[in-house]
Amino acid sequence: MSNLFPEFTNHLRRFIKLDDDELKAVLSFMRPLSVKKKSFLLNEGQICRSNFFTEKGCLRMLFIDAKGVEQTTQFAIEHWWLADYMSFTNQSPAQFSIQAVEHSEVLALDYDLQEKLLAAVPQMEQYFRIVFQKAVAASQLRMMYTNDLSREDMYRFFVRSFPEFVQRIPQYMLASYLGFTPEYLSELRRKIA
Amino acid sequence: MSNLFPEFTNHLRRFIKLDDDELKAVLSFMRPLSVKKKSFLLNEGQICRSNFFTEKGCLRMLFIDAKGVEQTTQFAIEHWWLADYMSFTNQSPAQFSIQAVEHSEVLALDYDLQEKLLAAVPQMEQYFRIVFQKAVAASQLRMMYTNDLSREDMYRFFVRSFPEFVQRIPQYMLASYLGFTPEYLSELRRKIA
DNA sequence: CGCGGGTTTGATGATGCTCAAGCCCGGTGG
DNA sequence: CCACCGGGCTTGAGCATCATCAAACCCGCG
Repeated sequence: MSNLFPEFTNHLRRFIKLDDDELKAVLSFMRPLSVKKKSFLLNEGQICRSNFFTEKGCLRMLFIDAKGVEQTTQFAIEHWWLADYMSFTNQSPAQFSIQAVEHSEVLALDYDLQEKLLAAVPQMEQYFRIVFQKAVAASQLRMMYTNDLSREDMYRFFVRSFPEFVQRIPQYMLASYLGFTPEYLSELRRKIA
Repeated sequence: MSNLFPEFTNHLRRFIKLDDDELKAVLSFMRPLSVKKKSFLLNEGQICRSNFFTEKGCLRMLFIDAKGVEQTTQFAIEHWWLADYMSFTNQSPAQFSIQAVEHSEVLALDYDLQEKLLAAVPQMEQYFRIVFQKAVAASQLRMMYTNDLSREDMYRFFVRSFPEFVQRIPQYMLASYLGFTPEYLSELRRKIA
């Protein structure tokens, strides 16, 4: 059981206590997906029907800005959850798309199964409370960094914080995540090297 | 009971079912505070010991940037929760301060009481899960707006979205919340009027 | 009445964007 | 196996946006 989806199982057990039956029950609600590089799990305009857990690989959330340019707002690597939570919560059309950055193994928790899961295994209410609380904490910090640091310092900071991850993604995704153009990122790289 | 803290009571009942005894139990964990304009509920460097619910008035979260300038990252008006969630979750020193923008009535839920509350009234686990899920949804949207809109459009958008709220706060707070200088905000106002 | 925090004004200049062109490299089809 | 194609990265010139700094002003509060 525990080696079926090791990242997810570990993540669960990091935050809540579950016996083997409960774990088995939880996993029975999760829908495993193999998604290949560049394929989409959600398209803008659709309803976000699932909350996605990245077991392996990397997802990103993006939208098309007023000028028609892709803007990446989040990445989800191993053991992160990702969804357009406005769309997911209200089952309304999504403003974002979700795409696999690389080949990924994902666990999808569908909206209409979530309430059954929460009823079947009440600890999951606590699990998600903790997951979301941490997500809010992270977004508060991110907000601080984006206000405090210049574009150049943002880049330096990101590279120092996630040196291995920078290798995994194309520059244009990182540029839009950090809030600037690929041209400017290219200029920064030259300047720094 | 229900008219003691009407905003909080309504908010609870909007998301979970509680009978009168449970409501009473919940309220017994909340510490009411009357805070006057400009006083601080949390100072950078301290540990954030409480999660704050705004019953009446307005709080803001802020930090001092590298140049020594105050930057506002969030407001919490009636029926919003606010805390430095990194500090609160880990009981580690806060990066942010929290200040009353105007005279406010606040309910504080202390860190060490929260677990007792969650044990006493398990529905509260669900309540906070929903509250945090909505907070994540809001921050995803905010991220989209800040990437998509120019500073000028940000300002227009904010004023159109919260016309009454703009009246309640000084310009310099709004400027830093929107990510620009008071001087530039002043210029924008003149230009638009 | 005077003080001081907050807002306005304007000049100057840096940061980072736009646009256009060229280049590099990996994948695909002939 | 090679040639080509195209996506992504680089380069550079010109420019817009918005910050900085300094000064004056306004007005609410003590």
